[in-house]
Amino acid sequence: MKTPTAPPPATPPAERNFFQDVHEVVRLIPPGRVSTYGAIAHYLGARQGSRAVGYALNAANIDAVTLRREAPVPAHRVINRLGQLTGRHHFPTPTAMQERLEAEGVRVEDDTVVEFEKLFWDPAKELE
DNA sequence: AACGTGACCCTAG
DNA sequence: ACTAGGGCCACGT
Repeated sequence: MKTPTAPPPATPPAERNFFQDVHEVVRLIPPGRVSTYGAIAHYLGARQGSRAVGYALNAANIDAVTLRREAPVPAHRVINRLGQLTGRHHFPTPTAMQERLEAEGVRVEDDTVVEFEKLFWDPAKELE
């Protein structure tokens, strides 16, 4: 008995797919509203995982294009906490994000959502 | 397997 | 008030 016992609790407590969960929440964002990476991350229980949210959205966009999913993720409604369209460069065209937002009635000036705080859609408060 | 990168956010000095 | 640094999550090489 060299090793008396070594039961490694190799059991991931929560194996929920993070980026898929992100897609779910982002899809719930109604048109004309915007949310933030931090809010979504916080709602998912990982307020420090904001970066992963952006990564998930990037994957979502690629998925939507590659797999042509029926329910594409409206990534254009997700911005940073400052209301800036930080991810505009990752869209097909640099202005696609702004165009889509304006098409929904969201005014964008200088790559920043106007009255972003009023249009802010917090899943933790809307969905609760 | 380890390092580095990225559509971020928060805390400290 | 501003600047600097660290931290967490996931993925690619």
